[in-house]
Amino acid sequence: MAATLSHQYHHCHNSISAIKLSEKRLTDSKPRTSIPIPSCRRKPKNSIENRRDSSLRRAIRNHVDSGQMREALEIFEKMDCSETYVWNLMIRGFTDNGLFFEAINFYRRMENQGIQADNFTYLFVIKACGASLSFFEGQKVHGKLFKVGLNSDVCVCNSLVSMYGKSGFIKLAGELFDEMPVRDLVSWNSLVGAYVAVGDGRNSLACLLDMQAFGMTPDRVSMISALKACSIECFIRSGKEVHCQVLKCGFELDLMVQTSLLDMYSKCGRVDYAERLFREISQKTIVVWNAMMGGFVLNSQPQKSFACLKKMQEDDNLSPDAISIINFLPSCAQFGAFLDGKSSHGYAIRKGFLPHVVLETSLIDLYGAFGKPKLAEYIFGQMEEKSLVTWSSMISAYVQNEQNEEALNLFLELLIKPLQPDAITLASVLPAYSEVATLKEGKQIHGYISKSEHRSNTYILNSLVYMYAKCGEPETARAIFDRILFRDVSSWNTIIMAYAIHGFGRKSIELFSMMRDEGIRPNYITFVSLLTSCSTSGMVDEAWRFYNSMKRDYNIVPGIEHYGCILDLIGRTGNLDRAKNFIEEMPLTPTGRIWGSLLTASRNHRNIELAEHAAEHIFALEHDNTGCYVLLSNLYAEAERWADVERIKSLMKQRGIKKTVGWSLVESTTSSKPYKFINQDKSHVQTNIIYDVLSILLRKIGEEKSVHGMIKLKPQDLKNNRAYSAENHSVRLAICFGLISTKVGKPVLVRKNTRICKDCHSVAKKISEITKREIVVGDSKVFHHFRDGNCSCGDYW
DNA sequence: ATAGGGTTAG
Repeated sequence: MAATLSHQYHHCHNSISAIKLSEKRLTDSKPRTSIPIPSCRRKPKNSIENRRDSSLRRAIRNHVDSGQMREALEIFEKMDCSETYVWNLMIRGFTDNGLFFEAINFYRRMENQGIQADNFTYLFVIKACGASLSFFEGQKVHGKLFKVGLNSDVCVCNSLVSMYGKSGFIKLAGELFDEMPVRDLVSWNSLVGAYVAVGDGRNSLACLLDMQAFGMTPDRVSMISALKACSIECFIRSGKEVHCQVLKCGFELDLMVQTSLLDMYSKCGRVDYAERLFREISQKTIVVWNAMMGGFVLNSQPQKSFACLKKMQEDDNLSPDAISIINFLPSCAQFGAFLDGKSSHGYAIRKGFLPHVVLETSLIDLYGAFGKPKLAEYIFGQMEEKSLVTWSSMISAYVQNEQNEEALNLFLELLIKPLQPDAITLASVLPAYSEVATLKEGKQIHGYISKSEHRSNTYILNSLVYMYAKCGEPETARAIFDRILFRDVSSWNTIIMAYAIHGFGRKSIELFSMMRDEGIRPNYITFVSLLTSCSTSGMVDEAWRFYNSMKRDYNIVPGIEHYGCILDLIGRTGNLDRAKNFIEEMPLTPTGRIWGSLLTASRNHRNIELAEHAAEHIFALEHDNTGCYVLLSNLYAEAERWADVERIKSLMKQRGIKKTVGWSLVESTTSSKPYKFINQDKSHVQTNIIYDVLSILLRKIGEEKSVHGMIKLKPQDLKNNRAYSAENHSVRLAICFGLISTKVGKPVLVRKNTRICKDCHSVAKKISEITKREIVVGDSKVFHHFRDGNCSCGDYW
């Protein structure tokens, strides 16, 4: 706002030329095909040469106007021309046809050859600079203008304002505008557009008001920019005001204005208004169809988007272009129509739309959403040109498909590229850090964010809070939470959840009351976090209290997640009948997660029959639920029902289900990357020492088994024992390595991708006792803080 | 003879 109001607006009364110009532009049809008049007789050229040149000029112009730049260039090179007009023609041609760098190069060549540039030359080249975001080149041209005395030309200045806006230098655009000796309507529109270009809809609209205060009447271009400003800010009220102005000025039949109105309404969430406008547009171009399709996608109406794609071909005989496909693809994901997505990809290939950065990026999104990270990766790998959005999309595709390490590696690769991660990139990668990073790596990304411009972005800080909790430092999570400038409801939900996963239930409840004291209204997620906390901390009474309160006091209907937490708690008490009844009486259809809760409870209370019942339900819903197979098979193993164990095993084999490889991560002293141990891991360079430490500790604890004993077992015993023996489980190896590679007094931090087993849990407790070290193990559900022989989870997890 | 600002895209 301040930037606009600071403008000095001198000479604004001088608007006669502006009115003329805007009137002229209202009938906006350029006589592009008019025959060029031969240039006035100049130098000693004979008439034959003159005639020849003029026909060549005409040929160039025809090629330029029909987009055949190669042909135009061919003629140009043959005629060896020193006429400014022809050079201008070429530069304009390149710019109009999207060949911005060629345009800039041509201008350079012109300079080198000493050919006089004029105001037209500068206009075209500045336009090319703006479109290609070549800020430095644009600034050089700007400097040159002073030398040649064109720095006050109103057209040139207008295009400079626009160029600075497009390159993101809004301050320069504003300053230039302020300093212009003469301003017309286009100058104002350029500034309005510049604000839109940097995503500042507020100032764009403020500028629109200012221009009217200075006696300028907005024209159709002003309206189009203003509507875009409204969509950026989701200002539907302003949008409607502009709509009224459109009607008052009689622009309602202007196709571009109509399209902009349609787009504004759908971006502001009123796709119904957009649809009504759409129906009234008589001349539906591909842009109109695309905008409508985009509106349906944005407002999650994939069916209608599908219908659009069909109808644009049937009704108007238009064939979808690259933008149509870009708009259409998300609706395939929304609709779960993988085949349609894939065939759109095929269509794009057949139509020759590829390579195309935006389209390819959309395809990465598509395949990411459909659980095909390999396909996304393929597209990413073969792309010639990648934008920051491309990288963010690929990172996000990995994260969505639980390929967190790939996401981290790709992010690190991005950091050494000239592209700077933006808020979206960071928001995409942070969940990957939460899942698989160690504290050291977490601190690195935190440091990076602190130094970036995103250091006070609430959304990102919320992710950081969660990340610290998941990396094992709830205190740091809290410290960051405390320093968030603008805490939203997610900030509170996150810190409550942070304490929940560490089993600090009291803390969660404390934060919940602080949240209420600050007048933040809890939402659905808040109660998921709270109930999770009650469940991990075993606070049964509190859980019921919150459960009742959410309906009564906040009018929030409990969802499946809430029922899951309550069920966990019932299961924990061991009242399995009650748990079973609870599921039956639930008003919602039980999900795999619900049956999983019953399965865990049955396992912990050794009720094989009920476990089988739960597992049956899980398999009916998710035949590929690996955890369910493993849990069931472990249950049988504990009961020494080896035949059943074998049955489950062959079932898994038959259905092509592979056991998730369990791993434990621990920071490494020798490398910046953490070390990932798997069960029976022997790959670490310090393997011998690690196993020696483990052996000594186990002997002290009294688990009198040799850790190298596995080798001595008979093959048959090995077969039965190996998978179920906890002796060399990854978590133990990680703890031992942690003990010898971290400073005494510091806790040993280990992260696991699966639940910790009972044996390892009790071993960890004892290790914490005899080594007098705090050991923190974050498994796939909760964190275990082992200290002095006890665990924070209270031996239930 | 050529102008400047403006519609759909991740």
